[in-house]
Amino acid sequence: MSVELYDTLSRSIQPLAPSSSDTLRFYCCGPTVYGPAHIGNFRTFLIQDTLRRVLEVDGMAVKHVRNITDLDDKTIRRSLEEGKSLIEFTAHWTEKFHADCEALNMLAPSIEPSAVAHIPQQIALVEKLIEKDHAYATDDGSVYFRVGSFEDYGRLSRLKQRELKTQTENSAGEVNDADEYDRESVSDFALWKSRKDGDGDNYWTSPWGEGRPGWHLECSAMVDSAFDGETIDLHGGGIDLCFPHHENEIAQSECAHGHDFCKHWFHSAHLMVEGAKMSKSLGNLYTLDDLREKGFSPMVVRYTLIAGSYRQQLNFTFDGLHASQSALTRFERFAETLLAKTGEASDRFNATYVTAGAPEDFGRLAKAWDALRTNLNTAACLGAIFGVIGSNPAASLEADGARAMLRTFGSLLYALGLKLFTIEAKHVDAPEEIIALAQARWDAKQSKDWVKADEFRDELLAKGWTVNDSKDGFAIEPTE
RNA sequence: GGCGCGGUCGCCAAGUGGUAAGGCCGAGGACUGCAAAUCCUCUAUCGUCGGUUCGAUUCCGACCCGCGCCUCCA
Repeated sequence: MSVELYDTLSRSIQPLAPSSSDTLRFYCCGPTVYGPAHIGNFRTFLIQDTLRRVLEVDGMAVKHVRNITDLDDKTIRRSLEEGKSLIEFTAHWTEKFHADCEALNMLAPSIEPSAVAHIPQQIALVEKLIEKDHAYATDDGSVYFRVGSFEDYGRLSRLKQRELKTQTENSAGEVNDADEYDRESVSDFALWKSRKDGDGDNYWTSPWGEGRPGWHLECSAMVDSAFDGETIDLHGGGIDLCFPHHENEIAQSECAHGHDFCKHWFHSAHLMVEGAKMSKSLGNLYTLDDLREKGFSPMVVRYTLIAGSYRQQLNFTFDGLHASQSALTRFERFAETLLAKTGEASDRFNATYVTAGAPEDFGRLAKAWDALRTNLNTAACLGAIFGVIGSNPAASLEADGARAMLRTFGSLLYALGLKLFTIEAKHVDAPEEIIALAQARWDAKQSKDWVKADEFRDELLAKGWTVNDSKDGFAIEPTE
C-alpha cells in the first residue's frame, strides 16, 4: 500500500507517486517573513512536514521545496517603517522562522528559495506570457495576466470564469474597479507591478520599466527554478490559497509551459482559536514564543496542531494544549516501560529508535501506521497507538520483543515528528524563605509529625507554592 | 449568490451498511501519613425529518445550525 492523500483538484483520495524520476516533487507555499509566524501558519507547515515524514518512512524519496516570501506589500511596508533594508529585515524574520521550525522538530526543506533571489526568472516568465499573448502591459508599466485567455482558469477552486467576471464586489463589500488599474477585466491579476512611491528602494528594472513582481508570479518562478520547469507531483498550502493564489500559479505556469503545472493539490484547513477566527484584533493570534512563555513546550504545540484531521478546521484551545501534554506524557511512560525491559536509558530513546528507517512489520502498531498512510489520518493513528498502550503489551514482552516494539513505536513518532523526553520543565527558583519552609516541612515529615508538616504545607500554599514529595526528597513550584 | 468543510459522550476527536477508536476532564479503586505523580476500572446510539435496505451514525433527499473562501490571509 502506498501513501494516499486527498487531492483538491479531483476531489478524491489518490495515491501519491512520483510521475517521472524516482523522487516526488513537492512544493509548498512558505511563510511571508514580515514578523513571527503564528500557530495557524505552523499548522499548515507542520502538516506538510508530517506528510513528508510519512512518505520518508514509507521509503519514498521526496524533494521538498518551501519558499520564503520576502517580497510583497507587507515585507516592503514593514521594512520601510523600521528603516531597514528589505534584505536585512526579511533575513531577521527568516532566521526566527527557522528557529521556530527547529523547535517544532520540522525537517528542513530540500531547497528554500526566496522571491528576491529569483527576479530574473520572474521577468523571464512574464516575457514568455506576453509573447504568448496571455499577458499585457498597461500604460503605467504594470503587467497583467489575461485570465480570459486561459480556458481552464478556475478548475481547481471550481469557480467559473463567467462568475468571476461579473463579480463586482469582493467579500468585504468593496467594489472591484477595473478602470482604476487599467485592467481589461477585473479578474486579471498583476504579474508585474510598476514602481510606486511607497516601495522605497525596492524596485527592479524590467522591459516594462521599474517595478516589482506580483506575489502569485513568485511561486511559479520558484517552482520552475527548483524543478526545472517540470510538472510537479504535489503542491501544498493553506486552504485560503486555493483561490486565487494557486489558481493563478496554475494559469501562469501552464500558459508559459504548455503542460500540467501540478498533479496533486494538498490543502490544509484553517485554525480557529477558542472558537473564534484568529485575528490580531481579538488578541488570539499566538506565536510559538507566546505559548512557550505560558509554559507549553514546542512538542506539545506540535502534538496539538497535528492531532486533528488536516482537512478539518482545528479549534485551538488551552484545554487542548493541556490534553496534548498529558497524552505526550503517556507516550513517555509507555516508552519508559519498554525501555525498562531492554535496560536502556530514556535519554537515548530519540536517537536510537525515532528514525525514518521503518520496520518491515509494524506488528501490533500496524493499524496506527496504516492510518497515517490513509490520507494522513493522524487522529486515528494516535488513537490506535493509545489502543495498544492501553492493552499493556510490555507486560508479556522480553527484551527482544520490547526492542521491536520500541522500533515500531519510534518509527511512528518519527513520522509524526514527535520527540519524547524533551518537554521543557518550568523551572522557577524559589526564594530562600520558601526553601526554608519546605525544608522545615520535610524535617517534620521525617519525624512523622504530620500535623506540623501539614501546617507548613498550608503556609507554603498561602504564599503561592506547592510542594510535592518523591521517595527521597521534595520539589517546590509555584501553584498554578 | 457561487465554491467548500462540518454537526458523534462535559470538551477534543476517529470511524464503518450489521448495533460506536482514542485523548482530556470527571468518578471509583490501588499506592501514599495526607497529597502530588503514576497505574487500574467506568461513562455515548452518532443535528432534525423522510427514503433506500433484512439492517444506517455510515447511502439518497429535504430541512435546521456552525464555519471557511470568493483578488494578493497558512
